[in-house]
Amino acid sequence: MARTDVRFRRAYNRLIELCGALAPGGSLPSENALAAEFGVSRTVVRAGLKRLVKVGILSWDGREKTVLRCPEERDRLALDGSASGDDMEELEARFLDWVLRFDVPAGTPLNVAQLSRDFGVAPHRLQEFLSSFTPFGLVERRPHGGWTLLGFTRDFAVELSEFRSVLELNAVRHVVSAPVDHSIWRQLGQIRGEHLALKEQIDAKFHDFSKLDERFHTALNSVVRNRFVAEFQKVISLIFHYHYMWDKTDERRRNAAAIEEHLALIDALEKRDEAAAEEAARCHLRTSMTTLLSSLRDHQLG
Amino acid sequence: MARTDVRFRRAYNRLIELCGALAPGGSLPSENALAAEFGVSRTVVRAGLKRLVKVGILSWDGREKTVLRCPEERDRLALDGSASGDDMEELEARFLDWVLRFDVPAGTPLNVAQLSRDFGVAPHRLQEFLSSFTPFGLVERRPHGGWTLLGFTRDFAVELSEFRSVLELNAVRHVVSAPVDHSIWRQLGQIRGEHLALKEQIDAKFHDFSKLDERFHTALNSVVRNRFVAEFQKVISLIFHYHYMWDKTDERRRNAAAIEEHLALIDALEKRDEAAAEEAARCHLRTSMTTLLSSLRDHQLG
DNA sequence: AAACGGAACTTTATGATTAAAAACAATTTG
DNA sequence: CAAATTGTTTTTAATCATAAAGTTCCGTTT
Repeated sequence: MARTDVRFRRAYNRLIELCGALAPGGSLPSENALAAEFGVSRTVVRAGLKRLVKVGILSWDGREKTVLRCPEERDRLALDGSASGDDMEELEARFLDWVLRFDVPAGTPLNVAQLSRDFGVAPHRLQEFLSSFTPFGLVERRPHGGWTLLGFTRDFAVELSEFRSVLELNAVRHVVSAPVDHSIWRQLGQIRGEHLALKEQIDAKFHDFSKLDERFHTALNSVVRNRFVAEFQKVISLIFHYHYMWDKTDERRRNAAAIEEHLALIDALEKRDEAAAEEAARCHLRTSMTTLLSSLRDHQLG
Repeated sequence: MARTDVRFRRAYNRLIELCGALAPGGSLPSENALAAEFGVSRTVVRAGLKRLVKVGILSWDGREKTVLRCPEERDRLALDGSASGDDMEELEARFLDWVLRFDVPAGTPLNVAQLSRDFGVAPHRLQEFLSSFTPFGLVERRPHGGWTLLGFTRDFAVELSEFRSVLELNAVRHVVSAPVDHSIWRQLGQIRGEHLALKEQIDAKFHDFSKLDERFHTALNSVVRNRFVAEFQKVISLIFHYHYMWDKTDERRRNAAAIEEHLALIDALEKRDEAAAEEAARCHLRTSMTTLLSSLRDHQLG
């Protein structure tokens, strides 16, 4: 019925901390200073101070703000766990989890009211969230209201992989022609080292590959300084990341193979051999797509 | 305080028309048939029928729907002219117009309430609209609510052009290896003809080039069947299209040059000469970017 | 089997409500 | 007395509730 007071609560808790840091008898800085430090308006700060007075932590008269006692843990205001973080990200994670696991078949009509109940989010929040996904083709607005989940279909996976290939091959070409003092070379050196280390202990640590993979591809793409590339890179790594998390079949072998492919690509890049690098990249991307597709098939059959 | 009844009004007016077309005594088709024809749900049809009965145009009992009298013009319901079309597209156009003309400097904080007043749209609609633009990097959500217009800066133009090049060169490679019976070859033949025709009358009709240009690039990109490519293609052509509309400096010469570049590219494609096609495409894309940048500079200076 | 009647549920635009920001005025302090 | 700080009022905007419009589903009728 009105906006939430999380800002107030956060600010108040920071005030509590500040009072705790000061010995009783200490003085708080000016309202303006506090407001600036917390990144809120003076109104919020004043509301917080008022409350501190009310619970007897502070004596406040004009610009005299004296700490009376040390605040205790129970003086803090609870930020209800649900609204704790910026819950948009958590929502995104849960939604993707729901969609990408294929628990929902493609073409399912989504109903905002239902979902908003399931996810515990206000309907309009979900609406906005869905429309932010529209450009990636995961959902679609229906002519007469409502949404359809287009879903993570085979076609989607293929097209995503193809698009990824286009971007990544472009990145590879950029890397090959990067100057010797570009930071990418240092990064690649380090990443190569980590690949070799992981390869040594592949049986024990093959789970660590997913993160390394993401770092490797992010590094490559970072050479192409382009906001559109970066934007898509985010989506792509999100989706591939999710699949790595579930598809455990044959994981050790797959990761071992991918390490070799990465190393081959790094070698070719460091030799500035464009043809070889492109070939290595193509090879790796092909493998990646195959893996993605097979995990998709397994999941759909299961 | 509820959704508007424009749907009902439209449907009702169509019912009126239908009654007018029938002589008094005639019968209307079934509710389902009407609903299907109007593209609305049966509920709306029934509400409309109910009203027809109320004003004495129709007698309605079960499936007997008999026209009693000819409806007159004043029986029609008025649709406020403003909400006539699906205004989402118009909103998009107006927003882009506002942004791309640089009437607003980059980094301007956008406030939804203000904009929704300016554009005459409900706030939540605008919110949704803005979030649909987020992936294209024109606007950005600020951490504590609100939006920032990142704006159509020089960097944006450069990165957009680069991204366009990546996609378009990829498309060119696809076209070169398209089978002879692919529809692209017929399209290219036709487009070549139109280029030649336009070239003949360049002095009189150089304005027509913009549309032809868009068709040409759309045709090329359509060979790459990929939803992500298609999505970006839409944005790209939107933005380039807008700039074509304003930047009238030297338009005739620019368009004449672009026609030559297009023809060169088409020739190379039809010869299946990948190297030549790529070179021609690169050349054209370079020109395109230069044009975009110079129009941007002119605009910012002026 | 096709069409109707009605109820249950969704979507969606607006309003109410309140948090937060901003603007303004008064006061203190160095 | 100028700058900074505080006190007060006004404005803005985020959120939920609400109510109307519209859709869908299911049983009934023809």
